[in-house]
Amino acid sequence: MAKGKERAAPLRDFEHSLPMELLKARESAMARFRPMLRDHGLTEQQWRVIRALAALESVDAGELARRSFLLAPSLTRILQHLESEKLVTRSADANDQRRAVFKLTSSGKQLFSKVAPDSEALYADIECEFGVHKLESLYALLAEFYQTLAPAAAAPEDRSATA
Amino acid sequence: MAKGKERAAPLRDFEHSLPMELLKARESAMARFRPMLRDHGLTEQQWRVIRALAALESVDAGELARRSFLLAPSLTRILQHLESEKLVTRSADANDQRRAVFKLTSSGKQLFSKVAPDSEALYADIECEFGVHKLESLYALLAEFYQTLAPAAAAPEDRSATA
DNA sequence: GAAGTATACTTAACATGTTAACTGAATTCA
DNA sequence: TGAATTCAGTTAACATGTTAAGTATACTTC
Repeated sequence: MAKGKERAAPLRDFEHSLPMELLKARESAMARFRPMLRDHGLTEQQWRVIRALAALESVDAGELARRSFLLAPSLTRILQHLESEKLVTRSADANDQRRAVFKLTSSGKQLFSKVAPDSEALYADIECEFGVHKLESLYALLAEFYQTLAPAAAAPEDRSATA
Repeated sequence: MAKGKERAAPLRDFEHSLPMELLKARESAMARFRPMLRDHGLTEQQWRVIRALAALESVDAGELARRSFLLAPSLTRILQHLESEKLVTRSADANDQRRAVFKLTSSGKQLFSKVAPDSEALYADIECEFGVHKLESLYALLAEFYQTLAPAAAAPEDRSATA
């Protein structure tokens, strides 16, 4: 709008890469969630873990990593932190001593139920400002995008139809 | 497609937040670029800086931060690293001693011209697999999204019409 | 049933993200 | 002009991202 003259199909003028556009979009959303989470003493990633735990009542680390989309080393550190805060408990899987099983403590559940409504409110704002319809289109395109790119170079997990 | 039964408008079942969907999309793309960049001895962020420098021939840190979408502390560290690798030179702005001005060295330019084609090739793959049309839709939606959300809680820079 | 392999994390090391405090140079204004 | 303020970058401290190596348990196979 400012410059008027945009090339017909720039798609990428070597400084607006797709990863960076995705990052900008993500950042514009996170700029709203971060202060709220910070008020609750949480980082974005810690909240992702708590949210996953709240939905499952007992999960091993691998499942947690998948659901919260965190790499194992990050998850290890985050769980250590959440344990030290008494928000999460760790126990060993009876059938497989390699697996660690995690649960939300009552403080953890309490924290979740305090943060969740704030999170919902911010989502509602976004839906309202951007429009539910466009938001759905965006969700759909994003899912299609990463499902398209996944087969060629995906995460080593969740590929079961490869053998 | 796999499960068949998807709710009509989930939009977010409390474990598929928009930031995470954006992250997944971004990650699916970066999973392709990262190995290539790694082969050239670069991280994604270092490449963003070099790309911005290659387009401008002489930039101060603030402009670099905006163009590469990096926070100042990250940029500081990255520039220190690139200087130590002799890929970038630093000099002081004559008119404003606060500003640092950066340029690509000849090695830096050389590296850029080696990486750029590899980057282009991967983009071409993505365009081909996902489809140019969908990719354009995605770009457009993303831009619309972050432009919509920006006014309410934007970066303190590049807002000039606020006064 | 012991060696070999795979699995589920954990550690380590380095790079970046995020926020806050800090330094020095320009600007404003009384 | 000199104190107060703003601005550009840097430093600091802690959390996470990324890759590689390590550890212990489970599984496989001969």
